[in-house]
Amino acid sequence: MNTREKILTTAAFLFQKNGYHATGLNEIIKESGTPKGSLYYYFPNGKEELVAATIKLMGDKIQHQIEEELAKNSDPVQAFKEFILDLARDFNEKDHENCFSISLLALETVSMSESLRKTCIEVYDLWTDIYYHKLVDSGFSSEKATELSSILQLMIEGAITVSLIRNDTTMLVAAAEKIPILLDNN
Amino acid sequence: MNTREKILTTAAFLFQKNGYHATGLNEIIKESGTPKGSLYYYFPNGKEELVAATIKLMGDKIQHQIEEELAKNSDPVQAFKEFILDLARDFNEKDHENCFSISLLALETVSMSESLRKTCIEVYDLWTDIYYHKLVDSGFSSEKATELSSILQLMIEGAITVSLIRNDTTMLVAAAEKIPILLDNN
DNA sequence: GTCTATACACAGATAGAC
DNA sequence: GTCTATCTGTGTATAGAC
Repeated sequence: MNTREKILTTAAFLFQKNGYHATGLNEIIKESGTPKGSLYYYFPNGKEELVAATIKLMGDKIQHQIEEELAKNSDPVQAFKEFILDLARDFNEKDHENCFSISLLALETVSMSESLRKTCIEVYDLWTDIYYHKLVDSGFSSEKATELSSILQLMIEGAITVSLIRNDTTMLVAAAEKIPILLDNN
Repeated sequence: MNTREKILTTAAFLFQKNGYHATGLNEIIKESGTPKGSLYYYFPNGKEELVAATIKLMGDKIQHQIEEELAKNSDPVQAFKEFILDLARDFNEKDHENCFSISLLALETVSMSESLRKTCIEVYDLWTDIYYHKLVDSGFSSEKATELSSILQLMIEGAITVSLIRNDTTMLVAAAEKIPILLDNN
């Protein structure tokens, strides 16, 4: 793992866990064992450039995990249900390292930087598109799939957030149980 | 409005909008027009004590607004639907001053302070309880009401978050449209 | 490309006059 | 109770040796 990657993965972990403003550059360089000079060599525009890169990194990583998970079941109801239950299983890992959420970063950027906000929206769109295509491939109309993929995004987002705050996966499981009635009534 | 109230309402606005770490005490005293000495006179334990007080304040304020909104319709489906559509209407006000969300603060506190996290959970429980009682009063079983009130909480939370990030109320409206199938299938 | 020392600004907190 | 001056720590960012 090269220096750039070390900085990026450490930053991703800390930003996702503690948020943008609570994470210091000094903390990132200490934790990753890289000198400050390297950070500014690879990210000349400092903290904002670094966080933008981490948001994209997390977005891509999570995108691939979603694709993998959804591909396991051809039935969309089963696929989404299993996907969310899998999020619940991952949740218990230490420090929620695999947590599928950039909510904290996204909410922080809303009132901070228009360009970072757009970066977050692009990531969300990436994920929602996967849901959309899974639904279309399963026979849903384009219109229905558009609506439902957004609702799925919103429910998953909400369930992860509530789980993080309560430190309890009950709501992820409860959300998974609601998938059938959400997708069947169409 | 006395000095304490001025500090508290200004802090509540800034904390909710920008988050805990992005809001400086200097910004709060400047915006509220109160001297720093007063802030530490009323909140001797500084920033953490102040944010705890604002979380409770926002929790109570929002609690009363939820109660009012839900009381307008006796039919629970209609009540919750109108409630969420009302959130969408309020959303467009400047700086989202009436936004029914402490998500940003709650997510920030998760990795920061156990006692603040608990304060946030108490606020969420306050809101979920209102949903619960509305459902029970409408004839839902205690068991169903427990499950559904949490799902409602999660959906409202998710819809507001997505709306904030996208700066667009589409998802609040979409969530409101899903209320009938969420509550009817029981 | 790598590394350290340092600059500069601002944060939260405090002391003490009034 | 109110107000301001100030302390101390930390944050981001930079300069410049190697």
